[in-house]
Amino acid sequence: MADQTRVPASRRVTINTVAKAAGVSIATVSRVMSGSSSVTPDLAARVHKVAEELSYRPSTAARGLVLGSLRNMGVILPDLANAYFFDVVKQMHHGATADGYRMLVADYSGDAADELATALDLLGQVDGLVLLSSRIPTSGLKELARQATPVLLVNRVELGVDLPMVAVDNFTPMMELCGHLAKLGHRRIVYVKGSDLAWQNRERWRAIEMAKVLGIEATAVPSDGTIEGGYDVVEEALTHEPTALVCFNDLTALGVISKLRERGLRVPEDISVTGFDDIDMARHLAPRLTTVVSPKIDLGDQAWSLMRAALNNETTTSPPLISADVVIRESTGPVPS
Amino acid sequence: MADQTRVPASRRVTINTVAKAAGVSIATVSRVMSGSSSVTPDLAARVHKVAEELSYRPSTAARGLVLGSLRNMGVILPDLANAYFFDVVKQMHHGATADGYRMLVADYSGDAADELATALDLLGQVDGLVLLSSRIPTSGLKELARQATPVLLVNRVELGVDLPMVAVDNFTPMMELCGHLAKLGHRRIVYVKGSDLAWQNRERWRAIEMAKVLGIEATAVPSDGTIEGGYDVVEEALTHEPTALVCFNDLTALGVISKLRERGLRVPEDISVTGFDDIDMARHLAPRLTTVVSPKIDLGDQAWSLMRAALNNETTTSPPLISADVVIRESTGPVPS
DNA sequence: CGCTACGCTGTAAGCGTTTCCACCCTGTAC
DNA sequence: GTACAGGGTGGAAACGCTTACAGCGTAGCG
Repeated sequence: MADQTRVPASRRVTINTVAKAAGVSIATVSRVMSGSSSVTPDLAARVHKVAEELSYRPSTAARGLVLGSLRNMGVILPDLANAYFFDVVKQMHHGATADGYRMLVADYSGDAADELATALDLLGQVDGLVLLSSRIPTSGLKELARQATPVLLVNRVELGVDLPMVAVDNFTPMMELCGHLAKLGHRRIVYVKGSDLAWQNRERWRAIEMAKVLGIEATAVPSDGTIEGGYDVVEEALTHEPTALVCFNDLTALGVISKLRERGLRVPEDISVTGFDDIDMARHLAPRLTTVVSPKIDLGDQAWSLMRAALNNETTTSPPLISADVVIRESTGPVPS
Repeated sequence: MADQTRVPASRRVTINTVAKAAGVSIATVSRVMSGSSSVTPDLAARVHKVAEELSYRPSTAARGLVLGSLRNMGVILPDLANAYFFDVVKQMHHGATADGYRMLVADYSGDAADELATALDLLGQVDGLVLLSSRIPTSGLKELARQATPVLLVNRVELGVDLPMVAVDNFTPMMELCGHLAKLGHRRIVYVKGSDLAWQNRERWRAIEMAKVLGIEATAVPSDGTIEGGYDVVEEALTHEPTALVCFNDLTALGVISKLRERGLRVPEDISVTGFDDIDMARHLAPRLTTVVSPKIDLGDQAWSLMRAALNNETTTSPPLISADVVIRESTGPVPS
């Protein structure tokens, strides 16, 4: 473990150092640095110059202490490698920046158990926390709800937890996707799952099960929402002899298609594959992916609106689910005769 | 802008609240919370219980103030959407976590001008800063070098700047890639560039220009290292009638191939395409990408070693470049006759 | 010319923690 | 029974900053 020594007092350039060097009081330096209050122009210039020379940088800790806020927003998500998350984060980032908030992103890929710990830890130094596709158990969520710091749930709906939340509708479009498949004649499909802890995975699976009314028989095989995860599960999936593979997300679909090709199976001539999310690459893959375009921009915007409201202690009515659309491209086709 | 009100003193649960509620001094509470010093077991238990009930959470700001450190590491990178960056960050994350550091990731995608500002801003609340593929001008780097906080440059080599740095060799493998292309008979290629501000782009281009000795004539067309960027520049690239398109990175290659397919051109039968980085998806695309496997694990490990050394004020000898290897897959082939 | 008023600067009081130091209390040894 | 040692606890200073408040000087007006 790295040595945790205090910064030697002699080294650190504080507001005092600057004040002394400039021959003014620390109050003046503070005023100059914040730029707000009235200070005689040439005095301000002198202070600025000295601060510059000393490369003075106000201590965020001290400033945060007295201000009661660091103007930081925390974002926690399962997997930064998934461009989908990143896109909604980026959109939130716009809003946050406009409102003067910095955004700190933490990812707990690999260990879902770390998520709550990470959240609690981060909670100490942020004004608000955004949980994307959180996998924290309900009890943990309740603990989070008790904290003074606002916590926003994105892409997870949890009844009975008093937290603002916003999510994309997963059920309806997945139902539509199944309808599309049914129309093409598919009757036996395999769902390549995401994490069981993820609300989105549960919703998508719920829709697929419901597709029984369309005459579709579905089996689920476990995976993890990554490219490799998709690649690795194909053998098992094929044992169920499906005519279509419905994947948890686009990344998984990519891995699945890769393995299928390796096995000499053509998509969609021999077997159909669908994704979910419509990340950038989806439309550029070969074959171009039939998937669900989950509105990242909208989601990001609404998420930030909710967060801002929470920061201002406004009560918000949880909005309805944001709707998503199926986009049919090349990876799905009629059942081979 | 969200209202910046101070947290009402009445609401915040501080160490004082706990001390009063437990009927002890704040010193005792502090000792109990940090768990280190000796406190009578049942007193400690009582304090813990009270703290729990009040859901007391020590102020990071206050703690950071007195400790002189928040044990935060800052990471700044150009584009989180690029899995390559993410992979090396993840690796560093392991090291950082093991050493008790939290990692805060900031991305300045879209506006390179923001990078220095972001860096300076972040500098205030971290114990160290890692710049990935930084595009900050040399002068900005020098400013960073003057700060007390250690700053590490990853994947950028800048002579004359007194900053620790570590990078993957871009020149040699790009040269090899050109050799591979030359052997296949390619003589006229187009380089689809990354940002001119990026050291890696300059290195790669330097290698390609040098490939003249192999009989390769190269032209460069501007792009931005994204999928869309690759897609959009294909028309222009084709005006130079190349037999191969060498792309700045895998993402760009994906976009390029997508557009090529749209134009009815087959890869590699009609035209060859190469990538760089070997991100996860590269080996799963159709066609599987010929690219350079840039050692993310090694890079991440070495980066953290250097950072730890810097945190401990150890002097380090900058290691040589980390070598990378060409991996030949399906996207390159002989020149069509 | 004197008084008022206003604008600029400095003093000092916190913000919530950690930790040094002093203190008290108990138990032990003489 | 008294003195001493030592562990456990509380008091208080310090970390660097912001800001209310006070104080000073100057300019304008009567």
